[in-house]
Amino acid sequence: MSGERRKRAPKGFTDRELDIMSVLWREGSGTVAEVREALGEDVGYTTVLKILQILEAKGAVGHEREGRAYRYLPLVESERAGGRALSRIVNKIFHGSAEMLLATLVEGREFTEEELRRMRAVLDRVERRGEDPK
Amino acid sequence: MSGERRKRAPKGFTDRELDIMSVLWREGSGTVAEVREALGEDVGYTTVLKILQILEAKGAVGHEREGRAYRYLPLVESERAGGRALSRIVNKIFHGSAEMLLATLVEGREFTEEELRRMRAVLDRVERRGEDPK
DNA sequence: CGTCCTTTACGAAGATCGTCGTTGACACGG
DNA sequence: CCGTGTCAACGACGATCTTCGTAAAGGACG
Repeated sequence: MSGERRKRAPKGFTDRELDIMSVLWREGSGTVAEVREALGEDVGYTTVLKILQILEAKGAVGHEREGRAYRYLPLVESERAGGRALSRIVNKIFHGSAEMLLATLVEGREFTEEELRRMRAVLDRVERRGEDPK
Repeated sequence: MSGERRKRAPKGFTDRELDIMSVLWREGSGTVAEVREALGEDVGYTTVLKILQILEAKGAVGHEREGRAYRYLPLVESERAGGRALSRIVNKIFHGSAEMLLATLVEGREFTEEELRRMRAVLDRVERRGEDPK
């Protein structure tokens, strides 16, 4: 068959990779120095660069030139990565029960009235979606 | 002080470890052969044994004799492991927003009326907990 | 008793991860 | 033109993960 490229990203992120993706998702983009800064500078410059290069090889980020430096941008959306991570957890740890996951999520955490209202709204939306549409 | 046991489990589980913990949580316990069976037997017997020994070294499982074999039992609860994994995800991917996590969780997934009712009940419980109690 | 079978124990091979040191490219200020 | 500082590229090292091969222990059974 054609020498097609390996299918991308069935894989999740490692700890460090996730740290860095988190910065890019939050800030929108970043140079190596900016990412390192956001990380608190407790990792070496070359380490951050290396992980960004690995992420680029995985197809998770891209880069464009900016002056002498590269500006890295996330290519996978956080919702997508989050969905995969959640699927994994709900299946492996909560045996497919979204309710158990939700119960554990809210355990030992404080919520404002507003947050609860919006979470309820999320459930309302999915309910409406499920009912006979139209 | 006393030869206290190593502080347990600041660390999460790797992929394979999670596969195996998942079996133990679901079944309650298992011998090496049982766990391997549940995994579909696509991994070697010694591999399963090895991972169980690693998990035991980490304090995540224990074992007791049963005939000639060992029966392994989970020592950490799935809720505990799940809570840690969820914290990580909500912080790193959803920037602390439980609502966004919930929205992603229910995205592209079907729910019965019953499941939705129970998820709402979870939110009701947390709300009542927050209000002036008694 | 001797041979299988099941099971645990040991340890090594190969892969991946996270860390960095070093190098070389390049631009800017004098 | 030279020195200095910023930056990407490369490769190495040690740790951990995952997978087994192999050995040893102990019971089952003819």
